[in-house]
Amino acid sequence: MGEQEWLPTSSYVVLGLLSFDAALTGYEIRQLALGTVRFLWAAPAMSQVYRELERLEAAGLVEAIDESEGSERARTTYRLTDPGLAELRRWVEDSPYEPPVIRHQVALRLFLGRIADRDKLVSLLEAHRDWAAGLIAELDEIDRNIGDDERWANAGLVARWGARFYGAEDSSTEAVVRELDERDP
Amino acid sequence: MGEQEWLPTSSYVVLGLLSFDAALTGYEIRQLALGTVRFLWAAPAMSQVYRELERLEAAGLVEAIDESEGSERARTTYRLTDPGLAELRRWVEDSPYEPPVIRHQVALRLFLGRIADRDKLVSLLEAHRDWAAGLIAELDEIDRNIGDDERWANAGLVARWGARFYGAEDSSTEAVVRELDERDP
DNA sequence: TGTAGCATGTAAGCCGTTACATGATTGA
DNA sequence: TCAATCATGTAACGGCTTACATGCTACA
Repeated sequence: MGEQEWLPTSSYVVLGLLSFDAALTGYEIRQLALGTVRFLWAAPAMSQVYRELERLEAAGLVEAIDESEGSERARTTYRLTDPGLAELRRWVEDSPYEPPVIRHQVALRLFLGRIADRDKLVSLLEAHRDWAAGLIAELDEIDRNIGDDERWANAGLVARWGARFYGAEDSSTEAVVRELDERDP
Repeated sequence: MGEQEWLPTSSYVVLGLLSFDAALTGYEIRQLALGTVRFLWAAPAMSQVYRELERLEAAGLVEAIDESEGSERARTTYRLTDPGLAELRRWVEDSPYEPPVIRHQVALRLFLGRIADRDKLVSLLEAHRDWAAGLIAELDEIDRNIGDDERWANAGLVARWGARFYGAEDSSTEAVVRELDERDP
């Protein structure tokens, strides 16, 4: 058993977004990422998307189609090739489990908060709750918009997962505020 | 109002860990990070810790003390200076709110899972539940070990926050498995 | 005697970001 | 006509990781 080689995850993000549509420009991939993958991974920067597309094309995993008809503006769409789809499936099915990575600035500041003013911590936590509430609203709307579209069934699954995830974030934050209140009212 | 300048967050991780003890070596800082900050941020690599310490020392935020007595093995401890403590407090209290960043490989694979074998997805989700259960056990033990130590009071707060956070992760994952089962039993 | 842990670094490299730069198209 | 959006890139840099390298110390 030789060692399996895997591309960086960002490559699979791009590959994966292309699996939802026949052909997309780099710009459209980015837009799609902002509406979906953003909630569970990072939406790659524009320049990153173009770099991934270059790499994927060189590897034969995507195919570029020049759609700049005549002398109009440049427009290139990309579509998954058969090897590209196979590689995507291989990653989804067989890549080794990686636990989620979180960078939780609020929790970190709270952890170090012994040296800080209590009220400042509380308003930080409140800002965080507002943010979580906003995200949950977005996710609920996404879930509603998906409806019964088969192609996006798993996106609905993930949207509901996300709503639960950020809902827990909200109630945990509230619980922390309560604990702080009890400690020094 | 000029623009505030902030160090990268990893600097505050190191600074913050030093706020818990009088003086620590780079190695000890890393050990402490693995036992605490790991759950809410990344534990920086050893080499990263040393680089931060260099930078912080150059900025006068920490002070190095050579403890290699005689010709023994090299050992340098670091302690927070007064400006270092002030800068840490400034960050905890006044740095702009940053939402948490998650890189959730499992959710991403699920999102793209339309093209994948259902059973492979389910065993991925089960691996994830095992991982979450393990983390929760660790956090509970940390919380018990802290007890009433004033200095670690906020660490307890964060340990309980983490247990709730990863508990939600566990039940959300379970809910997704149930949804998958209902979809195609 | 040997191995695990303590302790400190250097080098190389990828990933991903921000900033910069350019220009077409569409609609108000 | 002007602004927002579409569309594509380049350059530079910072951050962080892995791999490499070294050697002491304590303990079994």
